[in-house]
Amino acid sequence: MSRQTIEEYLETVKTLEEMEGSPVRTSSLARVLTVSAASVSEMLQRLSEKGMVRYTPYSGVSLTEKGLQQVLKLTRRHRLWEVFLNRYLGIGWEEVYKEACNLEHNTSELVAEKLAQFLGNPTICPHGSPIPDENMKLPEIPGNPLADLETGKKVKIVRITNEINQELLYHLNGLGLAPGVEIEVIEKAPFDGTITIKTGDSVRAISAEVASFVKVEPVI
Amino acid sequence: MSRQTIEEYLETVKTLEEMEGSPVRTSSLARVLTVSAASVSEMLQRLSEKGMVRYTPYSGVSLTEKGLQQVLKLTRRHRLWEVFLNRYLGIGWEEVYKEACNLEHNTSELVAEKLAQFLGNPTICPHGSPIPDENMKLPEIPGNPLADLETGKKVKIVRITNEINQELLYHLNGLGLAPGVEIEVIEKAPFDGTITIKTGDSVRAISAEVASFVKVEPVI
DNA sequence: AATAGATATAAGGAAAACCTAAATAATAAT
DNA sequence: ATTATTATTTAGGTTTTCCTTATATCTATT
Repeated sequence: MSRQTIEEYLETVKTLEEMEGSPVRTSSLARVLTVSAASVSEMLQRLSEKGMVRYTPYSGVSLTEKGLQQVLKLTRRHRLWEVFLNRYLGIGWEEVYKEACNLEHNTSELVAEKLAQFLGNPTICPHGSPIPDENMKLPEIPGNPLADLETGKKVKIVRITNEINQELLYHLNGLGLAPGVEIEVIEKAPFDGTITIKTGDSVRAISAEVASFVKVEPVI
Repeated sequence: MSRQTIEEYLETVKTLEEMEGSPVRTSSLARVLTVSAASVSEMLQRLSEKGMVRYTPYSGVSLTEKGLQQVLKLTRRHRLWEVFLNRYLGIGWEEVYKEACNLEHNTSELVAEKLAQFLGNPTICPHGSPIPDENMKLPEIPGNPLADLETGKKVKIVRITNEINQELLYHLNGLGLAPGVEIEVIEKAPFDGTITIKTGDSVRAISAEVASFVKVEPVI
């Protein structure tokens, strides 16, 4: 299996561990990677032989320390490129994900560390997600889900937690909702959880599902 | 065949067309790519079907317009990254080639053009080689081979024409010879063409072969 | 304990990229 | 002009990667 493919499987395992809990099911991986469950099953055995994952047939898979380190290394490269693409090349925060995906697999240790230095060792990417440091430690990023907020609160968006879903990012960006933007919660519908918010002088509504991906912090 | 591999074949065809003339022989490609002649022969047929090269069995291969455009696009990306790596990340001119190779195949149109803009649309890479513009036109770069020079001339190094050979670049860099450096030709040995040059206050000798890769321009 | 749904295994296929050995064409030498 | 040499192609095959379908097996739920 090619390096690129291994890396994509590992990254997807990590993402799903965070989203759906560990261990990750074969079917989840098959769905996200759009391959058959049989392919996933086969690949997991190979990744297990390489010591990248702990794989228990019929139960699920989780990253080993070795696999985690590998993913963190890739995450670091990915998010450093995102910072560069956004800050220096002016590519929108809602567009940098895909571009960074292309670059991350072909970035050497030397380039990664020089890039980090050039960027001033940033701790968050344009989506507000933490960037592992050179020792692969993830910095703590404060913030709570917008969906959990009480009405009347003034907050600042600090992170969009689903950077893979470009549709979602375009939707949010179209509403003027991006990391750094200050908003106020006007109303929370009791039944479906739809949230009405004010940003600047315009009032907008977003679904509970979308709101669950938006993390905010109180404004003092 | 993978995109990466196609691209490497095409780039090698272009390089050899420049170094050894067109059409390029199967054996030259086999030597440079370190694969068997049979593999090259097979691949050339496939590239020919794709319209990237003109291939005449037993005679040789040359790039079509389509193939040339493809190579120029890659060259542009490659050299833009070299400028970035050298100028902003501080990676030595003698080291950027390999790193840029990794990145060039995974760079989108968007990133390439934004990068060019960010860098101020540079016309030469850190080796002094021309960078195709957004219309894939190569700028004219002045300069003559150091080997052709008369003694006593003061010149400036403008280009090292063999950026692939890292040994060569390290050798030159170790001698203090790099693009931009001013030198004076002290002596040319009549028999083997060895050239003695002065750079700053140190005197160095280089072989005719090495000198053939160094292009210089008169200093007024 | 039966059954539905999830998962694994078996068997195999397509594509890319390469190889060796044999055949053939082109070129150089006599 | 014929022969010898070298370059190149063709034929036949291998390996690797990643995927598939069909079938068997497991797990959880009723």
